[in-house]
Amino acid sequence: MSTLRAGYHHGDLRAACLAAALSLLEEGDEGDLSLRAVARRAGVSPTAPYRHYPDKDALLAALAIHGYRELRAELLAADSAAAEGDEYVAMAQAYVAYAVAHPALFRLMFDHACTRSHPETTAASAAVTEVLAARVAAAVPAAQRPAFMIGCWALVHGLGSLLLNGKLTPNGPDEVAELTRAVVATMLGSSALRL
Amino acid sequence: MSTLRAGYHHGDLRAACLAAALSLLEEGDEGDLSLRAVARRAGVSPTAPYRHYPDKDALLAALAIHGYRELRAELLAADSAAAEGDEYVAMAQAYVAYAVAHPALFRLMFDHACTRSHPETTAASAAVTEVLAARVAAAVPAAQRPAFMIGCWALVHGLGSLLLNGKLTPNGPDEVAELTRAVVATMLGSSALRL
DNA sequence: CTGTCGATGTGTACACTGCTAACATACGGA
DNA sequence: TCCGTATGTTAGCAGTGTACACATCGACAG
Repeated sequence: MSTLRAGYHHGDLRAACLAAALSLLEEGDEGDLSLRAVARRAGVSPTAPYRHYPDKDALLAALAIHGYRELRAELLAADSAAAEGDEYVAMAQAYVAYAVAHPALFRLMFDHACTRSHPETTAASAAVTEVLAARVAAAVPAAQRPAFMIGCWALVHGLGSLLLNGKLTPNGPDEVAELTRAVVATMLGSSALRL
Repeated sequence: MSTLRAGYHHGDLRAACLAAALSLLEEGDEGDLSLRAVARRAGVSPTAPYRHYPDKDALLAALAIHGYRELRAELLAADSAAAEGDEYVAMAQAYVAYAVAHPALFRLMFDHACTRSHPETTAASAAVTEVLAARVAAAVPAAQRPAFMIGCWALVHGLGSLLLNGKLTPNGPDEVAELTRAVVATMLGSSALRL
């Protein structure tokens, strides 16, 4: 959706770089993304991306923002599609599934220095947590909300991280979903939640 | 404890590399550890470490193993020093405190590819989780043990990760400990646990 | 004591990376 | 039509991981 013209000018190299970087990430080339590889994939000289991103971290930050938005959308979808009383498990499964489905991007979103203290990235990240917070606010007494909300986030995030790093090794997405359900159900057994 | 002789041979370059790498990590030079920097710090030529480690990942794996052992020791210490009934919170605080105190090493231990599918590293990592598992086994009905154990691990690990990545921003170690206590207490409010 | 050999450290070299600076081209408005 | 600016290219630097050939040391055989 970008290379309409084949001339000297690319058309929309900014977006093309993002797309190229994303496809490289999805191929999971284990080891970090190279700016030059992105340029190659976009069919452009090694330094062309610098016209659109001040440095590599800026490109990575843009990728992370894309990821945050995608994750947020999946959380919202899972929440609204869930059966009554099943929203927590559904959102947890969506969160963990996203991590497992996009390991490199997920790591980038949460582990890379470029996503810290970068206003736009922070905002996109905050938008994700607001989805969680809204769900929590609907069912938890106000006094326990902050701790409960952080706890839920930490729980699913930790689950995602451990899965990504091979500390837990279920077979396939179905087992991931079942594991997530079991863990969330156990941890939220009663605690502050009134289901 | 290594450079006893100043001659051509170093004495114990293997250990010196580890020490140099650790000190570089603790200085938190944001951005990844360079093998050449390790060699420089050890006062040795850029390729000398290759006599003791087949490649960079091997050095990193050795560092990770060191970290796993240290973390395990701190968990055990926290567990045995804790007041009756306070073991969960104490161990959680120790886990999170370790992450916050050694951010670069913690990330290396859990986020780097070199720690996946590497037998010795896996073993050291498993030794950490066994400490958690033992504590869980002491207070949770057998049926819920696996899910509960994974849930506790995910909770503290997620908390550590989120803190390291700037998603939560408490001020100083005391607030970290208090945050951890509040979150763990809330999430373990009752659930499967009989305290 | 001497010679030899393996272990350990050095030097050089290559392909790759992020990034800068100087240059080339093409698009869009005057 | 022409020119300025946005966009892309090329050359080149410093730094990286790593392979290879070489140098040096320590220990042991005779």
